[in-house]
Amino acid sequence: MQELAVRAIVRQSTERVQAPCSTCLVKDAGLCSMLIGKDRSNGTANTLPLAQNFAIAQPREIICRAKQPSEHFYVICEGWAFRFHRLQNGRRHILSFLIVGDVVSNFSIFTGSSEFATQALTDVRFCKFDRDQIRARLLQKPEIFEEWLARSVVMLRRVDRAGVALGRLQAHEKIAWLILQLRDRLDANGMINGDAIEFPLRQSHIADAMGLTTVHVCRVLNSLRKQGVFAIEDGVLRISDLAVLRRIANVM
Amino acid sequence: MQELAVRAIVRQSTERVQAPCSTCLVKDAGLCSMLIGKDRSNGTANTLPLAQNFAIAQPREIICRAKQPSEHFYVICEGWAFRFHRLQNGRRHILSFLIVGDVVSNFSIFTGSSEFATQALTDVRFCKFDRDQIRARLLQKPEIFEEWLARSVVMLRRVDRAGVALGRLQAHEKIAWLILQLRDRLDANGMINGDAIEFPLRQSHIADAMGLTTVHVCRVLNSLRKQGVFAIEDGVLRISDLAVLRRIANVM
DNA sequence: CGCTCGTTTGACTGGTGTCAAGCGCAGTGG
DNA sequence: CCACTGCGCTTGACACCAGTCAAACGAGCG
Repeated sequence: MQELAVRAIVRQSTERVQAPCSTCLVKDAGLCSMLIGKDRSNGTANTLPLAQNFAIAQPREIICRAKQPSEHFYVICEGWAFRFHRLQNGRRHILSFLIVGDVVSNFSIFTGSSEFATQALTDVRFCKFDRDQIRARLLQKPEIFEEWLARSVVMLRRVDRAGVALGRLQAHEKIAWLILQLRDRLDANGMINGDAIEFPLRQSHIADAMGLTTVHVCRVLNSLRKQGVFAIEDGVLRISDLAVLRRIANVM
Repeated sequence: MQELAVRAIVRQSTERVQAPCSTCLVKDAGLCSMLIGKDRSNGTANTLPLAQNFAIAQPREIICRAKQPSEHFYVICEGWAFRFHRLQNGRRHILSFLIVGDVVSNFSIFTGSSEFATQALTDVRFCKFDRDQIRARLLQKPEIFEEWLARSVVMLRRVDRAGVALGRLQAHEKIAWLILQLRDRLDANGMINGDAIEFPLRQSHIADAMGLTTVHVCRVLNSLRKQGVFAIEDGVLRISDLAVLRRIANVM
């Protein structure tokens, strides 16, 4: 346990030296570019780049606890995470997955805490901004506010759609829908090159996100693989027939 | 069909004459009080009450279509409505229910349209504000922005929780959860007097909201009634044992 | 080597869905 | 006044999707 903490600190400081954003996949899209001084050229006191503070989380590490006040605002720079809720009977429900460029809790800028916890799925590198600074910047600069708003809308729509999937799809449709949704998000970030897609979800994550059991997820995945739709192996997703995948998922 | 339209117009104009907000249950809470000039006393050009435009929808009438641009922003004054999505195979999923004081699509102020349609469940009286006016007011007055934000947060949390319920609860827990959630929202508006609660949902609405079939909802409702938890009859909900209801729903 | 973790498979169970029929009620039209 | 219709609720018989339980396997790791 202590060993993990030490390693995290070491890697954290390493990353900080390397000016991580320069190689970021989404540095020109979204909030970050607006916050960290892409427009430094015409900078005034109001548009100084915000202070960044990088950190790394190990797999299974809690990045943000439920209902705990925090002065930070997190953006995922690298890796996967997920928001989840643990029920009283021990069951888990995964509310959503977060990938590069995603914000850990959009509204926490204003509420100061988030309703549900966020956990790292892989090694996650993320950027902490100061909550108060961000809020001030958001309210000062309309284009940043718009960007934040657009993200909130996308987020809400995503959660709504997940509700439809949970409520009215069959197991194989649910799984196809989840895979497709994640594929399209990765694609939008330019994170798909060739047919092998890095895909760190375990069957238990798929199960907990779509309201199924791991045993049944296993059966359905095998069936879909045998049908030649897609296959997940060793953390790699290969979609053999995107059209069929879309057809299965697009009952919605 | 024409008859319906005529009746709607008649009632609409009637209501307009009656200065409807004076009797509103939630006039002192939420957005409305800030928008329609409770603070007219110290009013400047910026704080003039916004133009209101009342309308009535019949049961089953679509209040707001999916993905259709609108210059309006709706607040429910009276009655029940719901957001829903119709799948390709004809199935319906109900995303959320709207009651007095609820806003039809919180983000439509900025996006100009909403992803999903909203339909009247009962006779619904609602207030249309002008989208551009509201947006301007929101950005000018921090306390209105805060209020709007608080609603957005509540809304998002509600959708998230619905996801947990859909994903990880059993049928009887789902139904108990829905009933309890609605009860608590009505209660927060002071709309519960005595043990008979007006409750216009049909079994099909419960089914479509919680991902079940009407047949199974019927069975579960009867079982819960026989257990003495609650009963729905003729549009009236009677909760006989609130503690047990909470216990069933609070697996979450 | 033994441990844990994730996957896989089989046998069996059970919670929900499906199908079908009947009931009561309100509206509608002859 | 009476059929006729549509809608929502109820019930029973049955089917099936997905859950449960259990065991085995391989990979990684101390």
